[in-house]
Amino acid sequence: MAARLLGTAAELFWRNGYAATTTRELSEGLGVQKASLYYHVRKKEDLLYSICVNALTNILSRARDEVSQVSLPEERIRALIRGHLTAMLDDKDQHATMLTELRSLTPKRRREIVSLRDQYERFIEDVIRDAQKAGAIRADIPAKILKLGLLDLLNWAIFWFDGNGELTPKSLADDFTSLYLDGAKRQLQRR
Amino acid sequence: MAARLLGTAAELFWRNGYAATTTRELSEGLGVQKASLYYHVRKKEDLLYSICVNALTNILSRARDEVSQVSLPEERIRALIRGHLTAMLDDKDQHATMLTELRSLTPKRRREIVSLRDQYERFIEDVIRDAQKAGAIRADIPAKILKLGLLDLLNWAIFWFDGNGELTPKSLADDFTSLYLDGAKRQLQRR
DNA sequence: GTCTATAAAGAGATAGAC
DNA sequence: GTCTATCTCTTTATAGAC
Repeated sequence: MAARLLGTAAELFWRNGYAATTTRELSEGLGVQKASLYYHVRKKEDLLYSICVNALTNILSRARDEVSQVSLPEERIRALIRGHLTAMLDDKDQHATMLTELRSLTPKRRREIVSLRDQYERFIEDVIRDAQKAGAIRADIPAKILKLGLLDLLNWAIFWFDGNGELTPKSLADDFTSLYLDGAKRQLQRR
Repeated sequence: MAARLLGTAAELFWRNGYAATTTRELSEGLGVQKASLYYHVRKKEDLLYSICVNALTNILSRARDEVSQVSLPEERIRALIRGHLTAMLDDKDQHATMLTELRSLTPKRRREIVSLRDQYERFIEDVIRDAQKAGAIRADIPAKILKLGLLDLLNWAIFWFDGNGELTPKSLADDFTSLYLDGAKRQLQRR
């Protein structure tokens, strides 16, 4: 399916919501007639499904790739945050749509996407658990909560991050890495 | 407007999305006829608007209330996290709807709600900035980023927190407070 | 305050020509 | 691969009785 079609769909789905986006708006955005869409796609929902698959396979491979290049447990978490944030913010529309519109998929497809998402979350939790075992990450909070807290911190940024501002995905990754690992409290000697 | 009407609307809006929720489903959920809704409300969007006002005034007063009861800067941040999470998770449907469906409001009303939200965010940023000035919170990351990071951490929990699980809003608040203030890294001596 | 009935508009999707 | 034309269904909202 044409990348432009998915890109335009994601843009509209993210701006106006999947259900509120009409095939008319979509075709206008693409500069074609409504009916032409149905040569590429059988149903409007196919677009949402493809966007979700795209976003998740993309972020998973990007995170895996970054993490695999370093071996120290703490460095692997830094790489994970960098990979997640840059993948997500470089393609905001598709990731935001995936993150917020899952409920609009048919049950079968929703289960499929949730299972992809679970796979990604297991990967993150494993990286954190390994770091706990190595003594680099605190063990008094369960790995599951540490993973959820990390994803909370990173994912919600999609709601306010403005690609045109001064803040870049990389500088945000630096700040959030430091915040996540060291905390917000003032420390006498920062490691 | 009847609280039951808003509660049912929020439940459906959060489960299926505002645009995807029909007045038919809403009336079925309430056990009345579709037309009866329009005695209480002029447009479907009125429901969304009321839900957003409710949620924001509620969380702002709850957070203000908690924070005002303590004076140590660090304690005020702990109170803020507790107040935010308990207010949000005790009324998940309305808060989740407010957090995710702003774009479905008319421009005028959206601006109004965003301004309410800005008011709340300024309050949080002030609490953090005061703590920075008092030397309790690190100053090498701008208060604005510390605020955004905190809201990211707390708000996204609405997507996965399950009120029927073993985790309570209070225990989650404890874990997230510790994570936010002290960080995920293992520390030799925890303060 | 709720009902039955219906208006009026907009939605997703298809048929068939080019 | 895109077009014009159209079908069919669902949507929000209103009129007016009780």
